[in-house]
Amino acid sequence: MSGPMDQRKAAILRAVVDEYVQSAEPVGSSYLARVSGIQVSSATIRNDMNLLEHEGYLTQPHTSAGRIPTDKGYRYYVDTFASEVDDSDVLQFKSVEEFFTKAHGALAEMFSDTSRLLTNMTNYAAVVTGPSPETILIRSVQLVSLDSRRVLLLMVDSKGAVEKKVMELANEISEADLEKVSNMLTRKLRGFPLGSLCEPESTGSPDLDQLCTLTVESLKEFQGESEAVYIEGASKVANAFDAVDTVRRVLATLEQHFLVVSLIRDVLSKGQKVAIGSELGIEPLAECSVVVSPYVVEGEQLGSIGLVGPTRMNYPKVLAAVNLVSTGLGKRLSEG
Amino acid sequence: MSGPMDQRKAAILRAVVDEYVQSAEPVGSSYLARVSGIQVSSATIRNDMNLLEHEGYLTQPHTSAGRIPTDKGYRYYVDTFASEVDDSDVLQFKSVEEFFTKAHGALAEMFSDTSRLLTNMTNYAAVVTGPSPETILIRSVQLVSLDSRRVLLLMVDSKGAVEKKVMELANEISEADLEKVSNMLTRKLRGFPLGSLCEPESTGSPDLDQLCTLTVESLKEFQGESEAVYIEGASKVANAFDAVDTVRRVLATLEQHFLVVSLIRDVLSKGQKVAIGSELGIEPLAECSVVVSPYVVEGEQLGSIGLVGPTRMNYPKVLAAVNLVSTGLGKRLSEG
DNA sequence: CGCTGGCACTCGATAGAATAGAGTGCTAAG
DNA sequence: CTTAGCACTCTATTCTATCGAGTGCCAGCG
Repeated sequence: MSGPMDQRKAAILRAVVDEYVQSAEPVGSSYLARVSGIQVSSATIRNDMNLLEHEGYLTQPHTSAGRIPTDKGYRYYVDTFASEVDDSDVLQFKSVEEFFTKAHGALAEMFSDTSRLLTNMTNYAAVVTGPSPETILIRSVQLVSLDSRRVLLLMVDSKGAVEKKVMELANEISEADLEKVSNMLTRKLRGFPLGSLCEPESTGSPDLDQLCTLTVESLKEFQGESEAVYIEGASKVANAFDAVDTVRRVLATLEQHFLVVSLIRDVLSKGQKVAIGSELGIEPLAECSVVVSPYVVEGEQLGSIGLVGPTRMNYPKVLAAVNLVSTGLGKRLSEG
Repeated sequence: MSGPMDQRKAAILRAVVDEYVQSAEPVGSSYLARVSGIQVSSATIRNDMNLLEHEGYLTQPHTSAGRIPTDKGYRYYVDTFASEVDDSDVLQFKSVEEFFTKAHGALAEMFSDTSRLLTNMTNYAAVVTGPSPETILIRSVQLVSLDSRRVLLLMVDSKGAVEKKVMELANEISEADLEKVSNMLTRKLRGFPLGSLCEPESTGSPDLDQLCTLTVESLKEFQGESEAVYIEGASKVANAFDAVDTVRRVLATLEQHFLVVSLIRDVLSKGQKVAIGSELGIEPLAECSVVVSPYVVEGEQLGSIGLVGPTRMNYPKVLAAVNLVSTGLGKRLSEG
């Protein structure tokens, strides 16, 4: 299938992608000969385009139309050209820095604001995933009495985020005992990740033991909840496609957060930053691409940010944006 | 403009709405004469339709097409007929009850699950707003030391919800002082709504005073954050319209949460449950209707639920669903 | 051997004309 | 007040013709 990719063919492929991304119209050979700066005749370009089509990089919507890139074509483009700098974003760099120096507030806000930043920068739908449960360490555990039978469990994690849950007790427990258990659990569990909590040893009192068990159970439940996803700019999907049906399918898929999360995880686990169309392996997203990047806090990959747009996407710009924002977010979170 | 609305004209208007809601096609007089059960000839229906058009209840997309309802037509329909029971939803009643007996977890989850329930029942986008700030009372205030200069503010409200915020301090403050301030503020502020917090009197120590002021400031900030909105089923908008442009406009508007919140508030403040098209006063939502209902907890209107769909909406069904879910949610929250 | 101009061919997109038929408004009669 | 009848309007559909962008291929040229 894949024949040799000489320099001119690569340049043509590149030009087709650039042009098609911008115009959404199939690109013809004579247009390229005029505009792209490739110094050969349209006939020569035609020949190469023909080869590129047979090699699977380009396709024709119908005979006697121009060419549009295939997923494979986009893939080659991304792998080959996207690393080259897109200096049109130098301007944005300032505003991103500014955003992160001004940003404050709870983690949740931070993430949703970041998501909004991304979607505004790129005009695609943005996804930010919170820290994955394995990386969250317990900092403190507190039990607050609400009324005789109900206790509020508060957990502060290593990032300063707070999780809470109301627990119903079988027996009444005194404030003093609550405090005792709070202190005990904080001492025992501080520094442990939510993922691997073991049962604390017995305290001697069955009532207190029961409370401890219940608390640890509840703490474990925080694991799921903390896997938060912040999706902003879903409406941008409606800009990207003109088939209302495609829009519906994509939006419905984005609403299934777990799908989006595992999608992003899959991409990252392959060491990729970009997944294109069919590579996503999700039928309703066949016309979409995803660009992701993890953010790193104190050397650890805490979570990730990403963009979902049409395969016909401005990859250099989007990659630049994602990289910029992920390092910004990482830095900002490292500061505390 | 509005001439007398005799019974037959009302029946015709009703039939037009019912038919158009279902088919999305303009409704003609002969079709109604055949199907609607109105026992007059098509010519008579035609005459009445003509009147209805001149009175502003119906309109024609073009001469020699059937009629479709105007916003005013929908309004009359809703005011006149929507109170009649829609027993097609008796079935759903069971599943709603079931939902609320099974539902548990934090408030936030409760709300977003409720939103999802609504969107699934109706196939329109659902909105659930959390308790409005005026109804939230402070139950307790706690300050937790994170490190020398940073303090975590935790507030538990009367519904057991917790808000948190990290505060940066100008000066170091001892754990003992933190505790003192925590206790003092809890004592002073317990039972007050977030909306109306006054400055506590001086403690004597400037450092502590500063901390108090900062804390009260931060508490006030919770007001905005607690006005949470849970919108689910945005993708359903893409089912409702076939102009991708309309979809885009509507989605973009839904993403501006504050707009949606104030929209719902406006509708409720007029004592309405339904707002139709132009009544919304929001240009991009000109083709949308909103159906809302407050939910009542212990005699108080805490927040509201609503649906956003096309004006061409199944009002009886949607009203039934909204009423059902809002009472269900109210009951569920009253239980604790 | 690779590039190019030339050319026949394909096929979607656009425009125009003709037709069908759904639906109307009006009128005159019951 | 209702209705049958009818002329009229206007969209949607179909068909045809035409246009032209773009292709593939070939023969010639450096």
